[in-house]
Amino acid sequence: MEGPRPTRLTDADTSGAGGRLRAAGLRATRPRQTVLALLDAWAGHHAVDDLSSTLADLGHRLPRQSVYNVLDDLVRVGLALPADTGPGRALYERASEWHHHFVCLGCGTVVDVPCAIGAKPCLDAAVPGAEIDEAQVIFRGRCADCAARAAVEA
Amino acid sequence: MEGPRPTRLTDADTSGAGGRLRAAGLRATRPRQTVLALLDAWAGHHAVDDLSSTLADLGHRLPRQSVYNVLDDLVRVGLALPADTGPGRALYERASEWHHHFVCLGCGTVVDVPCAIGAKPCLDAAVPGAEIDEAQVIFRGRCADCAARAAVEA
DNA sequence: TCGCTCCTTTGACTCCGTCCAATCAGCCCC
DNA sequence: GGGGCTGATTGGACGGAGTCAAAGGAGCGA
Repeated sequence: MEGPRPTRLTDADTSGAGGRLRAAGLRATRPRQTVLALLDAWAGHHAVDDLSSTLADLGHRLPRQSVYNVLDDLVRVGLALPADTGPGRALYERASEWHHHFVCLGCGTVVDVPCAIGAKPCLDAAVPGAEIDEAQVIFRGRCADCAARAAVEA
Repeated sequence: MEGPRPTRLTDADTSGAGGRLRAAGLRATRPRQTVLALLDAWAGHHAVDDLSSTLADLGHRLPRQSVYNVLDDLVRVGLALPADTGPGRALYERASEWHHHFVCLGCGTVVDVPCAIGAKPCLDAAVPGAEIDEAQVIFRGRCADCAARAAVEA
């Protein structure tokens, strides 16, 4: 699920991102373009520091604070999604169809789980008077690799 | 949902907790007894620092680190539950039937949502080869109060 | 009651996220 | 094509949450 770390971001990547930013009502600044291009090129779920250090390795140095700002904006306009995996560092991924996450308790891997409905809220809750915006499901357990390893050790 | 903060913990409270600790296979130490008694007496979802400061106010001063240790043990043996409400500070609650949580985006209130199944895992995920231990649902939206306030302001 | 073992406590440390203020740049309008 | 406004970026500093390690203390079986 974790895509390969991209080795470069081309001008075409970032300029393409610029159009999507303007279409979403955001100014097409360089930090936003590079972060959005990186999310597009790098499948999976990434922490802020991972994004920041990867951008630095690719020659697009960006302060941590800027990555936070950009991600907040991208999430606000729907171009990125916070990947809810419970307490701990926040993870982000590129926007796609509404889905859930499986977290491996052994190795920490995060895997997308398709949502049967595909739109939120996909479940309903009996909370009188409340407006439910979304229902996020976090599955926990052992991934295939960790389950196999546990079976061998047992 | 947030219960009233208890004003005292009696010896009966803590000694009763002692029996449950031993039954669960844990030594009945004073920190564990007081934390467990507090969770019993204080309904709702509480952060580590809230528990620590409340214990201090009740005359049972306990270092933050000890609260962490105790809660880890209580969760391990099933006497307490981590209340999953997404990134941020971890919340704990006393053990009860398996359920989910509704988080108000306006005021941050956390409300228990009964699970239709009542046991985990209550949902299944299509993750090939993986063993699913639990499926935790986090509902987000606006509670009745915040929804009413938003309607008035609109 | 003794002594082993596990638990508690203390202090420091790391990491994540936020706040603030000054500087910079995108983009609208002329 | 250029000027200026407005919003974005940047850097430093701060606070909170959680973790680590080691020494002292308490529970509980013998």
